[in-house]
Amino acid sequence: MGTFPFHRHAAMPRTTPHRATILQVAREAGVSKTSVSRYFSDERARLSRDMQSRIASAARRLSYHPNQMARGLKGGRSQLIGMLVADIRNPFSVAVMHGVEQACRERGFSLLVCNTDNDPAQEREHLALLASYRVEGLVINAAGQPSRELRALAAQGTPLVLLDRMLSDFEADVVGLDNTQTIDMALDHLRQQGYDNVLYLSEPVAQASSRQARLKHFEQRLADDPTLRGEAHSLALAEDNRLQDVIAGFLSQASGSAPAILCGNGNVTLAVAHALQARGARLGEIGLLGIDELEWCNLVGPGITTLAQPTDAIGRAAVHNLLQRLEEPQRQAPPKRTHYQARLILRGSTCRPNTPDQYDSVSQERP
Amino acid sequence: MGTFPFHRHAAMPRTTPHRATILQVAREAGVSKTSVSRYFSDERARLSRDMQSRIASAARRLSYHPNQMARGLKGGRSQLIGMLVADIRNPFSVAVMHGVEQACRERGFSLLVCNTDNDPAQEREHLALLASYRVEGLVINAAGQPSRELRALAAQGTPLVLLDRMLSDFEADVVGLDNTQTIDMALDHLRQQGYDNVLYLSEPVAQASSRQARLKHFEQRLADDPTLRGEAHSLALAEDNRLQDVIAGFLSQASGSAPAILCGNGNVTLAVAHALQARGARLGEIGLLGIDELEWCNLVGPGITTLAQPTDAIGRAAVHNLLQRLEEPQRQAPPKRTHYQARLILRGSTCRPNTPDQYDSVSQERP
DNA sequence: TTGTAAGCGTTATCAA
DNA sequence: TTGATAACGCTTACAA
Repeated sequence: MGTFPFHRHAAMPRTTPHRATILQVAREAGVSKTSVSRYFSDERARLSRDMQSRIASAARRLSYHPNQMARGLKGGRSQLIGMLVADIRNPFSVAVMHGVEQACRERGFSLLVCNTDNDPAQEREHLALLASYRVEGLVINAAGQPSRELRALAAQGTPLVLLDRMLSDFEADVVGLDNTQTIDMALDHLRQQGYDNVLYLSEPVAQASSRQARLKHFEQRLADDPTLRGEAHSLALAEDNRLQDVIAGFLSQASGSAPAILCGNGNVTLAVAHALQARGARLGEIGLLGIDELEWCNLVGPGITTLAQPTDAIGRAAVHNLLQRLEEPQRQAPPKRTHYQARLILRGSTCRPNTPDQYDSVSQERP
Repeated sequence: MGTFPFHRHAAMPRTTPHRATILQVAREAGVSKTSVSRYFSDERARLSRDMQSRIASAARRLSYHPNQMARGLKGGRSQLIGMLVADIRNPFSVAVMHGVEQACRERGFSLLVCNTDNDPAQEREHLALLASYRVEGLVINAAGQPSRELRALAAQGTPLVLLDRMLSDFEADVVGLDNTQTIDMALDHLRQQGYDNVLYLSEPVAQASSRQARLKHFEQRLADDPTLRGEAHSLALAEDNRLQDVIAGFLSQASGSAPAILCGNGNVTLAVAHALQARGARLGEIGLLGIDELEWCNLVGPGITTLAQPTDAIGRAAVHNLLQRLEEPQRQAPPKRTHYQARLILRGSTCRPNTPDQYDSVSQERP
């Protein structure tokens, strides 16, 4: 695929589905195109009763739907928001997407979703595509460096909102978690539960600013607090053995302490849960706290304590910011950071066995 | 929202992002619109070397992207496939969607995804929307009766593929699981493991043909095989107590037998896992087998045995069927049923404790 | 209140 | 191998 991947697919001869046009409706109703157009716009009120009903029934008879392509072409408004998702099979991404979609619909926009599977090439391809559909704004949850395509879009004035991660050397609104505070909540909770030796595990930090922020603040806390032991690792989850090794290494040095593992996101939590199960470890004895809530967290052992992100709010905020920029005459407002608080969901994995059973895994949970 | 929900959103005065048009590129390159158009179509080869490079660099300088809206308007080809998803937070739906999206991209189409949250009103609204974008085909995984909108789309000749469920009184291609065979696999496996008393649990059967088919075949098997005890229930999972009651009722009558629960889909598996945990039941002692594989299935107790659907293949097949119809001159080919086999993933939840431990929960698993 | 006509960015049909 | 021009279905001045 070349730089401009815009070849159409090899021509397919085919009969186009027959769809009524505004002209046909106009004829059927015995009125002008303009009136029909008005009927389907926000000027409907300016039509006479009679006209309205004639158009309505004609349109219904022909099951007419205004062609958004033509509308978008004429008015420059596609009514489309694009969303780039790094991994559509990640429950967190889907949950945010749900919020994005709802907000879009409420505001009269539709959502064009593209999944990049964390592949920069796909990301570029999709961005070109979204540009070609003239999306009016873009919600981006993507991997890697900002591509040429993304910069071009931004330069053209397409409003952009980044989810969860900033991009280096790239100005745009960002919506996500308050990473510093989240790490604080996590460590405060673990301390309070009696854990004094914490392993922080993250997916590769690379270009993902939120992962960087979490990792950095974790290390900061470690440095600031002499009574807290711990270490941090960032690793690719695909290398299964690596994770086992890291955990084994951590635990082997943990004698005499109360060890806990803090997972940087839902993927890590899943992988760590597998790893701990493979070791036959008992949750609680080894503390486990995951960032991101997952539907199965209270099914595993005594339940896994999590810090839930307000995914719906994040998605909605992204759209909100987008539309705000869209409405602004001057687009030059400085990039806006919207940060949300995580919510602690207490379960058994952060209850030390010898501690009085302060947190019952079921009753304390507020879903 | 009226019958024709096509009002545009209240006008927002705004500066449109500046995007280059074909005319600007033509001028910049000192050639005609037509040549530029050809460059970006499959006629590129017919342009001279010189012309090609001039257009390429002009386009790059202006970061030009052909306007799909205009293309779609002119040629009637939107290059868009629509997908209606009943519940986007359902991992099964997302997995299928992933396959759909990949197949679309490979064939040069983009995917417009609409989530209905199982709401018929939203379904109708989204269908109208998809129609207005002139999607060339529709992949539908939706609840309820075929709506007027859906019938209209079908009548206009838009190719449709139904996922997982047929719609009563509505002809269309269907892609999904071989429900009969899946139930057979499930029961054969449970029998073989020594379970002789099976509770089948399904979400409400209502309009979902696949749920009906599974339930019906389960009852058939029960009727055919006098050595097999069991019962079937279809219930809404939201009513949490109902599920507990059904399970309690089943187990209270199960003394002297080896009871197992068969879950009709992933949602049911999740709910049942919760319910069994709340009862303090031990998996395996009570057998548990779920249709649909979920990422957390081997984390719960001894692991939950599942029958995995080939989600990717299902998604791809849906697109394949769609495009096939699109290419056919005569669209009247009879509806096509594409059925896939489930794959059994053995884990501890279908290992009876007193049985020799034939299936080790980890090593038998092929992910 | 209604209608006429121009034009949005592209491709298709011709002609050169 | 190239280019001029007429659509595509719609909205939007501007007229009536």
